[in-house]
Amino acid sequence: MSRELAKTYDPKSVEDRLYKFWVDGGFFHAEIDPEKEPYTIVIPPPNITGQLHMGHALDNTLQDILIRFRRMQGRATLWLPGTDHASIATEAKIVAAMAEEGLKKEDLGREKFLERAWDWKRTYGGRIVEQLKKLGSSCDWDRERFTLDEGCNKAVNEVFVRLYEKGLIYRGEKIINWCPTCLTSISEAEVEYEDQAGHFWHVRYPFTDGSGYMNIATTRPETLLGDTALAVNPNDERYKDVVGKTVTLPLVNREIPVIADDYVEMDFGTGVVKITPAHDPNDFEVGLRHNLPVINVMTDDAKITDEYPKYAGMDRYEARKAIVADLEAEGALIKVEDYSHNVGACYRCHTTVEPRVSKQWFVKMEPLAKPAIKAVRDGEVKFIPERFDKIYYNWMENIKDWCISRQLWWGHRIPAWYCADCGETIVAKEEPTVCPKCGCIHLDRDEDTLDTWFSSALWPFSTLGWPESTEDLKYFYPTNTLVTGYDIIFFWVARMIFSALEYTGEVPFDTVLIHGIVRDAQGRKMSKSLGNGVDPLLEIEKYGADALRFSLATGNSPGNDMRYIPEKVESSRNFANKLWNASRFILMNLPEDQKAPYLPDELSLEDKWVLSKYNNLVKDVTENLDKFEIGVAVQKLYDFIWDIFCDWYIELSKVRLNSDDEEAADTARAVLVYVMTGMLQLLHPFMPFITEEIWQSLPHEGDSIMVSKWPEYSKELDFTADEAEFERIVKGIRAIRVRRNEMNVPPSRKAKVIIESAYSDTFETGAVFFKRLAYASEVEINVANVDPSAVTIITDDAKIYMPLGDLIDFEAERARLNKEREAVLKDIQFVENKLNNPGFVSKAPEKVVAEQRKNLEVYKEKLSMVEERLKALQ
RNA sequence: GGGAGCAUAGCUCAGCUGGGAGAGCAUCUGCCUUACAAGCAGAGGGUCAUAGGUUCGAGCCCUAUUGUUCCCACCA
Repeated sequence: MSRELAKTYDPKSVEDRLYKFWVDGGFFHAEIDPEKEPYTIVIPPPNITGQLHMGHALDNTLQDILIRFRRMQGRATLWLPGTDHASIATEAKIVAAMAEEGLKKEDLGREKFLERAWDWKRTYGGRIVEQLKKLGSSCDWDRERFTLDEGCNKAVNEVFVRLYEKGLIYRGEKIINWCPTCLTSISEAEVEYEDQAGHFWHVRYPFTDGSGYMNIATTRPETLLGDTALAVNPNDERYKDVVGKTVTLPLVNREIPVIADDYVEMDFGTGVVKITPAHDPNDFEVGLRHNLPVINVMTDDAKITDEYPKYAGMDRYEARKAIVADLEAEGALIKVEDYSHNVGACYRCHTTVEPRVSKQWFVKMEPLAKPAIKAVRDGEVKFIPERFDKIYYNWMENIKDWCISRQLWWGHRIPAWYCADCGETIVAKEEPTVCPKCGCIHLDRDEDTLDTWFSSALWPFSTLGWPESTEDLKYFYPTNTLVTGYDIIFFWVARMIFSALEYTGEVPFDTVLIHGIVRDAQGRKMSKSLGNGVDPLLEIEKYGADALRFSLATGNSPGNDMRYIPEKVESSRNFANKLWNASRFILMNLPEDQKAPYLPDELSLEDKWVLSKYNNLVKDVTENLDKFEIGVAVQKLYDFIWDIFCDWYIELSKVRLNSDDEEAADTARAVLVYVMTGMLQLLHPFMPFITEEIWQSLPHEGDSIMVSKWPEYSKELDFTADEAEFERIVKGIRAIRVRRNEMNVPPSRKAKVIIESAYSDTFETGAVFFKRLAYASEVEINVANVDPSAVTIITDDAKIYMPLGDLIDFEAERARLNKEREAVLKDIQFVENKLNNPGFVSKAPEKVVAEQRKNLEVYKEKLSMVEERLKALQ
């Protein structure tokens, strides 16, 4: 590869090429290797209907960081990708497309419809996968799966049959949440409750015997058609005598009883509730307790049935208006109040759900939830951050049976058959040919499919081959880390945990890394309706995938939402460019035959300084990543690379690179390459493309940085003392810069620098750096008879003079020194207060006390220098 | 009704198991110093929401309050 690099980093010319290089090289592919420890992540499969949004970008960036980190550490790393068939969303898309052609599902029939759906999947299902690749995701594409593929279907059937045989799956007539738009049942978890402004209609129901009225208040007058009772609280004195009487339902003229049930709150509304078992979950329960008839008054799409000719065909809201009007006309409407209440909506289409009684399949949850709770309590599965434990417990402990059947065609069809003759239900993995009970051959398969989440719940093991005991399953399962947003803990994470425990006997993963959602710059949720979504692909186009990834990782802390701020991506882009230019500098100075990175024998003080800091960086970043502190790791990398390496070390290295001492220059080059290479490796998980591109240009061993060995903290690089020593020089240079800036001395105006210090050797070594980085014309150390008109700079360990005769203002100089004296005195006071506090000295750790003693010494030394100088200026 | 998160520089956010408050952006000053103006060298700017408490010591731990966001819950 050429050593000539362009002046600014151009992601577009790099990313696709490198991604192909990685795929072709097989670097993403996971191999079973008994010598290695596996590390597995299964992707939260994005919907095939989806387009990559910022949530995906964040989720997958985090996963890729972890995967690349572990891969470089030498683990046998598998990131298993795939997509979700998303039954409701996909079916809705196809139905909508058909509607444009004037077609309905029924026109096509099941088979043709599914053909169309698969066609659609083949056309658009790969879109999001391609988008994941743009982000740099290092998934093992050889193992890509789909929640509706054959293997997943096998797993689904296996599970269904097993649970059925155990009595944990049953079919029953219960009240469920029905979406009148999607035309299917949905589970509790799929209902989103929101406050809606509505009304409280007060209606009177006359006693059948003509002895007066019962006044009720309702938010849903249209369900009156299906009322089968009125209920009061058994302890309500007001209504003691009416229990057992009957009332006549207005408009319908049906006679219904007044019953007593604890469910009714005495002090709410009128204390009388109309009971509509067919259209309210609570009323349904009451109905069961009192053997009330269940009268369904609505069709699939929430229109009034033909049973009520006057309202037949009206939708819920039209019917509501008509019924209210009729009640009013009849004189049964007492009053109308404004009232805001919680209404459930379908999480997919946001239509208000209609509770409905129907025959559905359910999973009995309690026996499954128990071990799942225990697994988290026992720490077998850990949530990061921990606080999500509570949310998980709360949900699991109050969980209701899971309605799993959907009145859709796109999905895993329920493996149940019904005998046309004897009515026997047969649940089997393979299609039965005869009824085991009566032997007839008329078997009809259940028309319904399963909740998408039923197959997602099996994802961590179905994708590895379960129920077969495959090599992959044995090696890569249980997986390690699951990375996902807190918004799908209930839908997915919880269900994976209980499913895995039930079917594989093991937890599906040991750690769940939870992240927040990506909001817009104003902190609003990104949404289609608001139109405030930021398209990650456009951002990649504009700034590069690395910049996007880096800014998503920056400042990200587990479980917390983050805002997407364009300036942040820009600064990440700038950071990438900074790194790029640092590499240009190194390459520019490298001879053609430079060896692969190595550590030279003879190191200079500044080499040890940078190596020591680098060594600590390696330790920190590794530890941070081990603890999933990704945002912290990113910050440390940024600081080291920009500040320590670029702004300091590269500048320091120029002294030797520009000198005649070839040996010294070689050492500098070697250290530059060594640290640069290590930095690139540490940064690689965050910015895979640019690090690979630079790494390939630098002398290197191996085929790709992504399979190079992750740097490790090394005793050999522990130069703590040398680091501290060189820090004196850094401090001196900084102090001079500050002073010159204060005095507005332009860089072109060089000045002699005289240093007075106990560390004369150090400053002797540092002289060249003062010349280069502190605009010194020459440097003298510990000389006598300093020109009293020189500007003085006092650091913790040195007194520095700069003869800038014509620029100095003695008055100002004295004032400044006095200010400095005040400051040091304050410091001394502060430390002395501490050290004079017996509580501090006796109770604080020795290390802390010693540190303060040391500080006191340094301050006192500084004070004496300041005072000495003040005296000289008198 | 129950529970959780957040409140730190003008803005967006870090701050790991308590030891003299940090970054990026923005602002101001000076620099085209041959890796980089997407840059370099500096500066200013914070009663860490409020009030108590624990501690030798609190941004960090405890209690209460205020504001804000979210989750859960059948109040018709």
